[in-house]
Amino acid sequence: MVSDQPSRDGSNPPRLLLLDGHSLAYRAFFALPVENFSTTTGQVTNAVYGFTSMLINVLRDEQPTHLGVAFDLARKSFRTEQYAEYKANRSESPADFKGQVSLIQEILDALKIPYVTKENYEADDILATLVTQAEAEGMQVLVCSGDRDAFQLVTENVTVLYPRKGVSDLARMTPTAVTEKYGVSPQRYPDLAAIVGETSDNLPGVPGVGPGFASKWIQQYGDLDGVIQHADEIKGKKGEALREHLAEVIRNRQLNGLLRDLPLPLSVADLARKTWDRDAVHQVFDALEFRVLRDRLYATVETAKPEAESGFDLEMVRPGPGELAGWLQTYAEGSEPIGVAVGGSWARGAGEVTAIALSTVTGVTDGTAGHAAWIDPAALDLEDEQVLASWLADPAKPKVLHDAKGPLLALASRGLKVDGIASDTALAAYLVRPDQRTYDLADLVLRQLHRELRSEEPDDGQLSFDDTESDNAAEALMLRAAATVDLSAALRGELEASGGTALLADVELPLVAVLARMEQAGIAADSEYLAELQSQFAGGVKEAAENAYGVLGREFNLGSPKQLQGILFDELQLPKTKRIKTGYTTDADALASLYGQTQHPLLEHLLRHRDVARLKSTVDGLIKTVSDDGRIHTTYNQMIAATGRLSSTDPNLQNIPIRTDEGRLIRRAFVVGKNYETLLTADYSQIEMRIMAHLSEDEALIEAFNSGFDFHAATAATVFAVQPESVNTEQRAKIKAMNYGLAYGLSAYGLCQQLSISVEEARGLMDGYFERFGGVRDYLRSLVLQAGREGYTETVLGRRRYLPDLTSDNRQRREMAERMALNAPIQGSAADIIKVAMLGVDAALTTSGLRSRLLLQVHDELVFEVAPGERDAVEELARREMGAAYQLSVPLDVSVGVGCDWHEAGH
DNA sequence: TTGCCCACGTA
DNA sequence: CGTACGTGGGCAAT
Repeated sequence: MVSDQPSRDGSNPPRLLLLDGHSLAYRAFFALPVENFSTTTGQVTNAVYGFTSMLINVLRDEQPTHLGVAFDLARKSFRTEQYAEYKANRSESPADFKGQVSLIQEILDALKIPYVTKENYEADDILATLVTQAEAEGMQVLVCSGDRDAFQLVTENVTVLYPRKGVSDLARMTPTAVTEKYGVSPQRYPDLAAIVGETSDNLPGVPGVGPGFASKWIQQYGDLDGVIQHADEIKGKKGEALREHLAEVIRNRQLNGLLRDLPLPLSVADLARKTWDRDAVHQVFDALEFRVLRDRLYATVETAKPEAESGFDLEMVRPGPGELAGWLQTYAEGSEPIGVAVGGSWARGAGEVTAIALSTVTGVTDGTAGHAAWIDPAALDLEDEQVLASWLADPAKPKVLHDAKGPLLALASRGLKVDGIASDTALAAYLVRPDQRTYDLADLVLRQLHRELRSEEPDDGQLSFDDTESDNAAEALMLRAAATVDLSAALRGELEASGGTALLADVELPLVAVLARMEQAGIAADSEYLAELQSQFAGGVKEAAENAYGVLGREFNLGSPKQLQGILFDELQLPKTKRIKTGYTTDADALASLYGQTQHPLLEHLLRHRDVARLKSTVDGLIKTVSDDGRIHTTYNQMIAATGRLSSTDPNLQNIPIRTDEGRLIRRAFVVGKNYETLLTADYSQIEMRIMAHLSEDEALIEAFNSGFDFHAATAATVFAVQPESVNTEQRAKIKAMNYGLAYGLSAYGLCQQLSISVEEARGLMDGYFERFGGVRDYLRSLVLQAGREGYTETVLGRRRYLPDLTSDNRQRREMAERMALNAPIQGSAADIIKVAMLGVDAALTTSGLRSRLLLQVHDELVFEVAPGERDAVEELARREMGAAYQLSVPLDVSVGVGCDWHEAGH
């Protein structure tokens, strides 16, 4: 029973740690914001998180040999029977808190930590009983509780850990600490509490008497009995109050004394620490999505050796010269996919490879061992290199990689091409759960396979490398290969169940290679021009700053919203703007509105400074990312946006300014490269509204697209019941805002804000719109309803987004989820369509033997670099492939522009 | 050094 | 009190 407890000797007495589960969970619940702690299924976990975090910290710091948790069973106890008002002031615990206690108990079960409850008694009484037993047995005891009543348990051998604030700051209440803080010994603490009262327990004390006087009296007369006997001697108002409230004081003392002799179903010996159930720990931490916490748990309190079963059963080899072909023949010739892991680095469209590991599937199906090989591509002889290259490039040899784009770039640096990628486990995981933050392999393996991906010291000498370090690295890489192929098998079913199999095979997977080539290509930058822009904007920043300082009469940090708030709202007493967490907003809208109200000259300079500083920072960023080849190679992330869009980083080329003339100048820095003739941009016009027309089947909207008129004017004409030619600019602007807002779940309030009109007018506008486009209203309504029913939304290609918050009790969260449900199918379908178009365009460029290439994607726009003489062919091809990417009930209009830089090529 | 908040650019 | 992103500066905690 106690065999697992750490060894100890006489000088090191056993240490018992006891926790008050309810009080700690409750503290955590209020210390951690609910909105930051909930799972994708909508379960709130802040109290569970806080409790577990405290538990881990205490385990780490105190290394107890024995461990237990006590919980209250219900609100009623023998104390409520004695005094009905006891704790009666406590409001019903919040809905989000309920249920978290049982989750904590699940964690405790997994960790094999016993917990105790007892009908009619409080957790404190259980703790007091266990403390009494443990002390009698000569143990050192720690009690972690958020309830001050526990202080009465403190002795030389018993310390209370009391959370001061948050979940990481615990006060160590020793006899000295209690005496210092309250002026009485721990045994006398309940006497003091009885006089002072305890608001949280609804036990009023003597009015006007605080801990200071109470402790003075107790010191003077020894204890509470002494105080009561000498109550007559105490002078003044406070003495009078004491005499008047003696009955309450006596009652308080009866209630706050903890019981130390409850019969309990277990004894201290049963609290000896046990080895936890690793599988159960993984399961419960996975379900709660506690990734970091799990790492902390293992990092800080892992004592038992990892179990052999937790790893991978893998026979690992490093084929010598001439042996690679044989290994491949034996293990990698069939139709079973091989896991491929690549060691090396990659970024900005390039990379290098230091190692390649291949692995068969391990015992997922039949419990047999897997086989893995490790290859140093730089050390291969010519023949092995050939063997490897042709195996990698063979479309008939199925491979599985995890996040293949980087590895593809790395392998390309050695001239290695990869074909036959049957799956990418990161992409598969993304399609299954598109709103995860990361798709780390180790994390997915833990979640899906309940195995740990980490390299252990080789203990059986299967490998004989020169040094341990490279041994470990090689082994780790082979484990990754094995884990990848095992994981893909595990994800296959989930993907199929969520309808993503075709989306992966037909869209996301083939897109990886296209994106890799786009990153490789990059886009040429005019560095000299960028430098000119930089100094031009720098001058603008300086000027605006000096003007601002001139108005104010001193310098300050224009980039600090905090300082700006002080100046605008305190110093200059300008009208308050919209509230934000840290005070009042100073964003551009607010500054412009303030300027409209006050004409204060400082505001002009602030706005100008913001504008030009932003432009400068964009240019600064671009200059930093120009590669040696004079081109900017962005990185596309295929697994970030929950809607299915791509994102672009380092640098982000999807947010280069276009709205203002000055901003548009930056686009002139993106130029056609050497040996190419021109840039060509092709973009979908109003693709989201076309998708809306298609999905809603609203005839009026479909007609607006088929009318041949400008779309916004055509819809405005319908709403205002005029001829399209006679729609005025104001009408068009209003309907344009409406059209754009629709797919975002726009409210009347939002519309009025944007158009600077009254809420009533905005409401009227929306009503008028939906009257004419009833199909749109019905469609949007049905979207939310269906998403609520099914739990997810779906795009035209079946890409799902799960929205558990649609059923949240929290209005703000629920309404947010509703807007996401409106937007996800629209934005996501547009993403689907342009991805298909990219594949079509890429294939067409290849098959027609053109040298022109795809460089950039900006959500509804593609940027090409056109080789000499191919301009017309590329335009024709882009129009054709983009237009045919998906059959909507309205045409997919594509507009094309050509020019030597991105600005000119725009239209 | 890290992580959060604000502000702001795009579709 | 309109969706989806990425970046950079300030600032407080570390």
